[in-house]
Amino acid sequence: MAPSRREQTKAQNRETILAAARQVFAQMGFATATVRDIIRATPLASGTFYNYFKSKEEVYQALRDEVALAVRPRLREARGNAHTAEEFFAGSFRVFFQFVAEGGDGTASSPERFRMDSPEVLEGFAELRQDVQAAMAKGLLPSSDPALLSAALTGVAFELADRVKAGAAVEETTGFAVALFLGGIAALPKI
Amino acid sequence: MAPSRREQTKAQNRETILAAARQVFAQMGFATATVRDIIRATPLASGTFYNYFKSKEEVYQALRDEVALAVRPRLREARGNAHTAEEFFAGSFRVFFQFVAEGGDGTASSPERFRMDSPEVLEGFAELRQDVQAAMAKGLLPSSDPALLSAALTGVAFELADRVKAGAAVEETTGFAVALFLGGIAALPKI
Amino acid sequence: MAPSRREQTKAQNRETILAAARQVFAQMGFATATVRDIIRATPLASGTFYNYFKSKEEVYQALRDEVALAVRPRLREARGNAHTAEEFFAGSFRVFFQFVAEGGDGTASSPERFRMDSPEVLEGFAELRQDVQAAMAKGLLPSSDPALLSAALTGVAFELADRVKAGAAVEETTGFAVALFLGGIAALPKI
Amino acid sequence: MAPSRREQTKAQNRETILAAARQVFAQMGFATATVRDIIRATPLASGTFYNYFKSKEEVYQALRDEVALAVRPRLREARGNAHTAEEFFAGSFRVFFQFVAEGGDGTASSPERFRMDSPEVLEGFAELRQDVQAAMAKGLLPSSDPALLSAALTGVAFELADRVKAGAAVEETTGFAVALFLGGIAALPKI
DNA sequence: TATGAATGAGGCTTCATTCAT
DNA sequence: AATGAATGAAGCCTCATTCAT
Repeated sequence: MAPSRREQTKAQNRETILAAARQVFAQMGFATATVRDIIRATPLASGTFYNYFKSKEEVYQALRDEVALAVRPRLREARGNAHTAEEFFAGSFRVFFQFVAEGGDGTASSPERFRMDSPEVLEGFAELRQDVQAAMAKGLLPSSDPALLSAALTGVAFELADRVKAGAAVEETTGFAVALFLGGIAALPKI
Repeated sequence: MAPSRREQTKAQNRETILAAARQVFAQMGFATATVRDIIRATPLASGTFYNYFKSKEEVYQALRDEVALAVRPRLREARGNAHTAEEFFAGSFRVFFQFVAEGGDGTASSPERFRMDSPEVLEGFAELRQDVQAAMAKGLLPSSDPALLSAALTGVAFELADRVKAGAAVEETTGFAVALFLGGIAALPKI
Repeated sequence: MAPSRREQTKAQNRETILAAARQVFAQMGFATATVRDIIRATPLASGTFYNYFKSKEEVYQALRDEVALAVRPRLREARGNAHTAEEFFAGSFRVFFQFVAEGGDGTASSPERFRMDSPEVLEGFAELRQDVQAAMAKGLLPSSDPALLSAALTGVAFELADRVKAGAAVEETTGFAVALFLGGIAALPKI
Repeated sequence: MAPSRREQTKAQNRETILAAARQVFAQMGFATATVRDIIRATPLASGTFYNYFKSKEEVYQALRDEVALAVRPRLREARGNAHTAEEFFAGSFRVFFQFVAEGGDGTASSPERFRMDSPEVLEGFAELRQDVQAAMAKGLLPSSDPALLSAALTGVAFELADRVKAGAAVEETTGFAVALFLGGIAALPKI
């Protein structure tokens, strides 16, 4: 049975609000943005917002869930399928850069990065670190401090992602990051 | 708590406010912190705040200026004095990690990173890129994309700085970062 | 909870809403209660409320009408049938206390008294005063200020009704009130 | 030292708000009245309200405190000084009726009675009952159910107070109430 | 008629900023 | 300058009521 007209409108409104929120958060940052800002970016009435979300936090959470759901599985898969160090790095960076190139993170022109302390993002970091450790255990990567290596990977990923958002080509940026880490890990202090 | 009002000269009030703001912003983040919070951490009255700063934004700006003024010259100097690639990287990372280890960035336990879009910080990035380009020109570093390399350096620096704030040793973290980049640049695509 | 929607006829919806309103007003008081609270205590939808009542005020009014309709005739009858002062007082108080003991006023555990300014309640007061005057004219009660006497009767009735709600026995409370007024009227200033 | 101009204004503002609240509560009742209503009855800005009171409840509390402080001690004194039943009743009713005649209860034309459940009012009831019990113990009043007698006194007092507000003379109303209770207590069931 | 989402006025409160002292 | 109360715009949210289905 097809969804009724009412249900469609309802689903559309949710999307309308999420889209507005994505835009507003990207432009003003989460802390600065207000629920009113989100509503104003919408043809809806103020009360309608609260039919869908209890608070600004809740929309934000929904957005983060969306992003996390969209990208984390793809990253895990790319790393899980890697048989060489090169595949390990290339898979991760390529997926991530493609994702932001498509605007999937919704932060197109944002002065803000993701909040690093949301459960979803933290979980993504933990996954990265686990995968790094597993790769070291398998001999895919030389043994070194996995916490520092994941941090470095993260830092480079986010920072180069900005270059990608600014127009850098995904493949070249990926190539750069992969080369940097392939060369780098050989030289890292062993443990 | 700031020293008693009695012993304050006018000039000291500015410092009192800045110190309070530094602490308050570090604890609550810029958007959440209120001018009242800052004043409350001060023996001064609310009106007095506006004798020294036009707005909350302005104190924040002043703090960022302070930080930038404190660290940027030291970074430039470290890089300027480098005669080898290792010195170039080591100098930069060590200075930066020491700075955050000392709490110089005022964000000790903050949920917030620096805003990356402030003129001072952007200027710091531009300096890094210039220095990278100069180092490439001098043959200190192999020629590759200086924008990407500076971005990668920045990303690693900020991300490892979090580890340092979390207690990682400055020297070891520096060693890790230096090894990573020394190894990495050799492998980077030439241009 | 009201009976399932299926078994409702249109005419029953009105009763369903009134019953829910009675309960909700008794629990939360008129001002605190919301239409949503009333609807929630019902299997109906919010819009349906407005098919039966124009506003929250209107349900309240309907409830007061109901109460007035339920108790006022019984009070009039009790007083009309009185052949002695004792019957006059006893009839009135007993009926009233029985009524509240049965929860007929719908304010079982309410922090609120009736609003004394509703037309129905005011009309009830007027009736009392007429009956008092008639009783004085008939020689059933000694002549004194009928306005003050009705006010005193009203005050005692409402206040002792609270004791009844709190568990006092109807007969004993009635006995107390009757004795008080029987003794009292003999001593009242004549007019 | 005389209060500074600033302090005077401050004290005046508090009074302004209290006066407005008194008026607004009297006109609309506590539950219906909003903080905005109070502010609108004032030349002050909305924020100013919150410099003086944390909430509507708090102003209301302040008003009740005022009333309770004004009348309860006078009532206790009147009853405490009584050497006869007549003095006991006369003192109480006269003080109370004078108080409302002067508008001291701030409810001039209110559709609302005092909230009977505020700590101050409840305490006032408890005092009445204690005094009634003490008077019975001293033989000033015949022994009967003190709870019912205090309730009856309360009911008559409030109800006749309405007549006083409506213009009835204090002395005559007092006379009426005193006669009613003097006559009544003689007839009450003994315990 | 019943439904329940949409509406938007309006409630409460905070806070950056001004201004009289 | 320093003070701190006053200001009022603006934030968040609730709720009576309407209206498309």
